[in-house]
Amino acid sequence: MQKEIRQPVQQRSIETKRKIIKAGYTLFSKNGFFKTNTAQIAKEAQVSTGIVYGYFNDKKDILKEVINEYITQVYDPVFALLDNIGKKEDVEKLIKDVLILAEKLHKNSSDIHRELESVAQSDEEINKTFVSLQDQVTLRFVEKLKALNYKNITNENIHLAMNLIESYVHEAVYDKHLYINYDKLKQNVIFLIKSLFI
Amino acid sequence: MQKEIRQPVQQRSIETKRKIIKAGYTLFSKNGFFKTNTAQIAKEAQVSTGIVYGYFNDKKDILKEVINEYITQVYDPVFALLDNIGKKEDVEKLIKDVLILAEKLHKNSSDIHRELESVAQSDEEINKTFVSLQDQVTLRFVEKLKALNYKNITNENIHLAMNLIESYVHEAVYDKHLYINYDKLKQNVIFLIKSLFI
Amino acid sequence: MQKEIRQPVQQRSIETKRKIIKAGYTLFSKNGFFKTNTAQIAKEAQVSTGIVYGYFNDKKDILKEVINEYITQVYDPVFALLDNIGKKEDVEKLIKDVLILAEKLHKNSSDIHRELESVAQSDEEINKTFVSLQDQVTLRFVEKLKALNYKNITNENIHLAMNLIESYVHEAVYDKHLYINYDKLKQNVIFLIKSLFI
Amino acid sequence: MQKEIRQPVQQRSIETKRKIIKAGYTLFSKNGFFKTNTAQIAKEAQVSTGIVYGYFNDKKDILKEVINEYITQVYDPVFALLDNIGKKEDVEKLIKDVLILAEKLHKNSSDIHRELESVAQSDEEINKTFVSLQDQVTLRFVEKLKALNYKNITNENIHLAMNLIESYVHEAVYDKHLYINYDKLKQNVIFLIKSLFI
DNA sequence: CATGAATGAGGTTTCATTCAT
DNA sequence: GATGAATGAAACCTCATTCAT
Repeated sequence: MQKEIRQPVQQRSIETKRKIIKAGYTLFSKNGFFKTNTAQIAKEAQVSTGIVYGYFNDKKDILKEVINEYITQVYDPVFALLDNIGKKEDVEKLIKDVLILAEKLHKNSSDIHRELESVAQSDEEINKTFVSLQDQVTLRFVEKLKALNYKNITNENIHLAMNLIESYVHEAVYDKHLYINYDKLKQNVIFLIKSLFI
Repeated sequence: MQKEIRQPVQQRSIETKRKIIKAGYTLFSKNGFFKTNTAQIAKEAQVSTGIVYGYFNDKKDILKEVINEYITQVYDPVFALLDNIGKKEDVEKLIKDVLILAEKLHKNSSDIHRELESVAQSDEEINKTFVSLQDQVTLRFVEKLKALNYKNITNENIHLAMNLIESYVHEAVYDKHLYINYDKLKQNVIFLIKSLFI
Repeated sequence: MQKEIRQPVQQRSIETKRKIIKAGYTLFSKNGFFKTNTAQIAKEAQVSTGIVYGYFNDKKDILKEVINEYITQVYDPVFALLDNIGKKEDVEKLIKDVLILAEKLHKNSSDIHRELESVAQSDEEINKTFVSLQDQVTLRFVEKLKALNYKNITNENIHLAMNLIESYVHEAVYDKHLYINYDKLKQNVIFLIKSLFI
Repeated sequence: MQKEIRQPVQQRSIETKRKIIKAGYTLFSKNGFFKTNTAQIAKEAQVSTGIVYGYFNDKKDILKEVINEYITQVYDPVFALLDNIGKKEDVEKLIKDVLILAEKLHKNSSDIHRELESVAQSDEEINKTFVSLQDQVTLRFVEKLKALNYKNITNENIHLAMNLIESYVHEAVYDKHLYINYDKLKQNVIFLIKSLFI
């Protein structure tokens, strides 16, 4: 007998559910999925432990919603940017726009990305969600840019361009390597991406 | 009172310790650190649960040794390659050599890399180990290639080149994205890296 | 990250905690601290093993509360008696009152006293609690009896008087030595204590 | 099938056994029986863990021998003193002799006494050994002093006298209570014991 | 709906004892 | 005899989930 999961319709219910997701988001980011327990989530969300199971089937279910939240925050703006590429513009301009957006998104979503990727490794379902999202972004970029008659638009090139952007953004946000000059890195990334498409 | 950790003296003992590390390596790779328990490790290593704690303080301690193992398997060959770059050779030849090695290493170490990176996120100590290793590789490449008078050798360029290689190898090994042609990807990576250094 | 210890708010909760302490009291008394495990405590308290750790950090923490319980049962009546010594009364009467109380307390608290003393030996913290309590009793007796103008009230005399009472009570309760006549012993103890204060 | 326990006949064997007993004595005194494990005993004795079971059936067996050791060190001198009370001497002289001996013995055997008493509580067999020893001392004192025509020699009086001596010695050795003046305490103990026998 | 107390399976860890060398 | 590695039962403890209120 499948347990009845509340589909929140009242305003208060919706907010409770959101508080839990937010708490999950925060704690999974900070401490990781496996090092976070439901009691901590409930406390962070300022609700009782019991009610968590009124809104979610299990802990993994919270994770899924956190992922949705993440997707909303990260991928939606990407797709929005994609949709707004109205006409063929200067390649460099486009690259810079993407870089600015990517950097902004990374700063906000900070640690959650890697944590989610990490959980994905041991969870086929979550892994598929992520791969599929990346696929979509790549392929939609390909489609869009081809439609706008950019040159050399291949799956492989777009894939590499995105990885390069990821390389820069990652460094810019985590600041792991002291010997990297981020402006230089950025210039080089732009240079390389331009090399791909010119 | 710190518990006594066996310093293996007998041959049998050394082998047991290796068996445990190997089992940890296998299971952490396959199922992830948090989904692996010590009983499973003991079983995989075909030893009793008790003896695991004769050689390791706790599960995380096994992880540390698994990391050492990983480092030996992955970074030692990289440093060896570095040392063997005898005189300035053709850039393309060098890139290809590195790609071949990287691909080979990735195939062997399969999933462990991502799992380790993932654990690293929630563990400062392990994270530092990894960042430090990456630093070493980057900086030693810089040093060596500068000494051999290659052009445009900067920290940023080497960092990007390594990320590009990682991009390719990752796809080649995990084969996540069906729409990627790996030969094409490889050619493009080589092209980009050459662009950096010519 | 210190684990959250339940601060009982519901009535049921308070009772559960009391049941666990009571179970600890019973089992520590009967079998000793080290021969009692948490599963036994949970079973005796008719609760699950898990909930024990909802109220206590660990087994030693239960012991501490058992000690508090013991103190309440044993020392509170002693302090009450002390407070009720209204005016200078006959020495012999006072001694007999104390003896009666001590005997009653010992019968109730049965084996726990020695077990607690025994654990105290290998645990500095618990040891300090006990020594401090004994100190308080001794010094408050000294203070009170001096105020009432009893003769020869010194720390040493009160200390010895208490030990003599302990000697008698201990025999009376444990009945270890078959060749001891408890009435005679009692008379001799009263005689000795009187010798001290006359 | 009862395991064969080595009856050491060679000198080296005897010494090994003694080393283990000594190690047990030391560690049981310091940390208690339950907080001492066999590995620690072996290490302290500078022998292998395996050989311990060549000389002892189990851990409790070591404890028994430690008790024997304790008895040898503590009770033998007491019985020797008893045997040496040649003719009726001054009561005060005798009390002082006993006090000096008791104090000396307590200083040497320090913590082991209480630890053994503590273990005795949860172990019937060991408890019996101890009670029996105390009985012997008490009754042999009674017998001897009666034979020498001391006055008022009853089981109860000797029992109390011994407890008083214990009271003093305990304080003198452990120095728990800062407000006790040990010389005064000693004088009072002597006074009380004399009161018993005059 | 909400609370937080309770459950119990399952994880981590210890250690008396045995065994291969 | 001696070593120290190995065993495995049993202890301690955690936490996702359920339940009484």
